[in-house]
Amino acid sequence: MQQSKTAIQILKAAEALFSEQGFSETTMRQITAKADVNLAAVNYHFGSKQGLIQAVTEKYMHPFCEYIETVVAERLISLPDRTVSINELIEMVMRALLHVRQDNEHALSMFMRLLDLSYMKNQEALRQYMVNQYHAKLEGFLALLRKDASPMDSDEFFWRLHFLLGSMIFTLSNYHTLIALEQQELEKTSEIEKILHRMIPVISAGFQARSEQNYFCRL
Amino acid sequence: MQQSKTAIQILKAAEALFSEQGFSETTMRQITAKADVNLAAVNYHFGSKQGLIQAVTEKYMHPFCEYIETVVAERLISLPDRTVSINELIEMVMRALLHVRQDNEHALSMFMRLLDLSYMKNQEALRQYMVNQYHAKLEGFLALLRKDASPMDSDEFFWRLHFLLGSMIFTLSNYHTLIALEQQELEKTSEIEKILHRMIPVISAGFQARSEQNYFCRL
Amino acid sequence: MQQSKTAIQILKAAEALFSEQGFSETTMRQITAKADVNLAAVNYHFGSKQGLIQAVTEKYMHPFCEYIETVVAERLISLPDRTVSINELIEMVMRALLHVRQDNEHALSMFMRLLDLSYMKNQEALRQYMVNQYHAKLEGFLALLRKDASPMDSDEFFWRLHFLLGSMIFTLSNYHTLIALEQQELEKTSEIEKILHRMIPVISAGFQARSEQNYFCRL
Amino acid sequence: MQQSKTAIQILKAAEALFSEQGFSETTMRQITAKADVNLAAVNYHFGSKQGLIQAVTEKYMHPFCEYIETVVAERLISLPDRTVSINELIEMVMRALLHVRQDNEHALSMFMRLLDLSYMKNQEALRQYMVNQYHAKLEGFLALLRKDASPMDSDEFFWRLHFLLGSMIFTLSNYHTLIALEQQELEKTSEIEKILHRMIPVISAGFQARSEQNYFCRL
DNA sequence: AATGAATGAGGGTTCATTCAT
DNA sequence: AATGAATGAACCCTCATTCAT
Repeated sequence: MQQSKTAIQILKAAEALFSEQGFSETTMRQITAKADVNLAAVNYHFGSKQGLIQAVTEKYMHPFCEYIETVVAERLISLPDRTVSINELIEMVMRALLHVRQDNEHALSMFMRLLDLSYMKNQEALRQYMVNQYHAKLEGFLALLRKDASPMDSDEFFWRLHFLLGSMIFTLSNYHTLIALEQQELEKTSEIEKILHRMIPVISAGFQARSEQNYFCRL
Repeated sequence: MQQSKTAIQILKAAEALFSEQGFSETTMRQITAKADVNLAAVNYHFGSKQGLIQAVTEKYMHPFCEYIETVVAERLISLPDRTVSINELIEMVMRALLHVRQDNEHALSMFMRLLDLSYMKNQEALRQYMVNQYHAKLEGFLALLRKDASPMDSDEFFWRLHFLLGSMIFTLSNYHTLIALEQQELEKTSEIEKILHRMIPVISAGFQARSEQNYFCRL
Repeated sequence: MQQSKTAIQILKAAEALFSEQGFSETTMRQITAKADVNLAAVNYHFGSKQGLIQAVTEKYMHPFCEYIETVVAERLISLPDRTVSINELIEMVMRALLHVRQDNEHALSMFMRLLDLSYMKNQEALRQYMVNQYHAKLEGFLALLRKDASPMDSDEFFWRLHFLLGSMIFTLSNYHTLIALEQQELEKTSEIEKILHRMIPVISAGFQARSEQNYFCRL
Repeated sequence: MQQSKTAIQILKAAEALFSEQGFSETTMRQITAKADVNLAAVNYHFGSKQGLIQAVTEKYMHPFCEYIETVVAERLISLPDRTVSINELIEMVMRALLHVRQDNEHALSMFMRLLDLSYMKNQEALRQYMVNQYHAKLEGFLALLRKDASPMDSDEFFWRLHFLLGSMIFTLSNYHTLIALEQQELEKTSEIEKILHRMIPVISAGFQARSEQNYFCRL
């Protein structure tokens, strides 16, 4: 087997804890206690805490980007003449997220928390690493998105992309808290599929909104 | 004076550091070093690190909520018969943000990072505190928002609210990083006012988007 | 007071342990336990274990070199015409050693262990630091020693210097063990003054020995 | 073959590392990595790290003592009437050192570092082991040395022996550093044979030096 | 004969906090 | 009102060693 049972237990425990508490708030002792393995096992299998974080990064970033790249390529080959709508593109992302999630309920929160971390000011190294590693695979997707958003300036596109990325990152990284709040306030529980689906029209509309002018006299 | 010079220096230093690094990544030593005060001063003036965080919470939450409450009340009195559009409501929020920002460039990032923190699973105490303290002042605003979004189910409203809250929290808490990225990619720098303004149509459109049906057969 | 009581206790405990066990074999926990202070006190007062080692380095190297420099200068002023014999020079060193020892029975062992450490292959940083810091003060002494050893080649001088430095470093850094051995074998105990005195003719004779020729046909 | 290929690789790697870094500074991981064998191999072949150290001890101590014992015996048989000069005795030691060195450039440094270790205060077990194991073989040699040094007191002999042992141990255990220093300062490199030869007159003269009297009034 | 996996003990360091002044 | 000194707890990591195969 490629990964030992212990390594898998560690990953599983780490993902759950990272998902709920974030990375730096999660200690090696918590991870190894939850995984029911020796404290030194993390360093044995992953070299360091940072190595563990990188392992989970790759575990989710790789298939996510791979999925996006593949699906974009397939779409362009099968229907080369038809334009790709924003809705279609966003659906691709949602399907990619479901794809990396597989059967691990903490996968998406942790994945999103990782993206969140990468935008921290003092995490330039992580940011650069992710750009180097994965930017190429996402280029095709971004180009299509940019094309659909053509009437927009580059800076408008930049900010809208991050507004909507923020929606995803915030709601999915805090998924468990929000589910609990929803339960408490509305006595209702949404499955993650439903949440992702709800995001589609909101993000799509946000992207296509007509930008306002003359903001200086407004605010 | 109500607050000693030392306390003010601490607050200023803490806000900058919290804004850039987050709360738990910021140490008392960093804060007191930057503020050029004694290490024990934070505990002396604020009781604990948590006390300091609570102090900055109140410093920004209070005027923010006060502003929203006031402006909503004024609007309802002056034009009681006219409905309040979503755009108008969102603009209120943006003006409230500019109002709490005042002259402190780190204020908004830190404020948003605080909201972010309050959605962490293990921060129920903070969450509860904020609800108890400020929910009443925001009730009027939320009622207006809910009214405009009337054709929506309660759960749809809940999630959209958080999608769009996520946009705000993510982009504003990582404001400095995003500015740097924009500078690097586009050789352009947006002032915070412009960013807030850009958010208005995106959030507004997101709120008003027509929700899709039959999602199960789509994803 | 310049150094707090705790810092002094730490230094005293550290010197004893370093003297008996060497530096890397001595743990912070041993030091703080012996000094009866908190584990974190070393880092508070000296920054790190390395900082503590540097502190003891300076505590002994500084007065030692200062002493040598002063005594050499005085000697040259008071009797400028008389040559300085090797015996006299070596006696200066021995007196300098007694001077740094003062009332601390571990001082000399530790001092010598430090010199020993500085010749380790992977301690180039320490070596360079000591050269930069103290070479100037010892230059005068070395010049006099070199002058007396004039019929020698530079490389012969280099090696003899280290042969005799080795005598000092080995016997003084292992002082306590050797005393114990002497006691055990001969039922006799030498005070450190006597040992230093014994070294004088041996080192002196070693320095002045007539070097052999034609070693290739001998060994 | 008596020793497996793996065991030989381990010994070779360990000797190099022990020679350069000392024993406790050298880790099992460093050894097994350099030897390109499994981490557990050391414990498998030598029982423990201490067992490995004991193995290299015996590898060098045994032939060294054997050599000395043999050569002393041969000398006494072939020329029973002629006294053995100190110079001759010291040359024996040097030839014994060259004999154990064979073709391994790290052998002598490591051997000397071992002797150094055995004088550490907390290494009484090692010290006792070496005395038990090898004292008998060196008795003859020491007796001859003692006879030549007859006008000396026993304690004087004890200390001079260690002064000169210190010369050897220090210069040979730090052989690589000293070679580098010589190269750097004098642009010259001495082979080990030359260094050993240089030691002969120095040690010899040290042993035969006339001891000084009345030291109390001098220092 | 040999090894990948795993472990318990202990390493130095850093944290927020408290105490005595 | 303020601070230098000191602390207990916890941090990540590395060590030599052992176990199951």
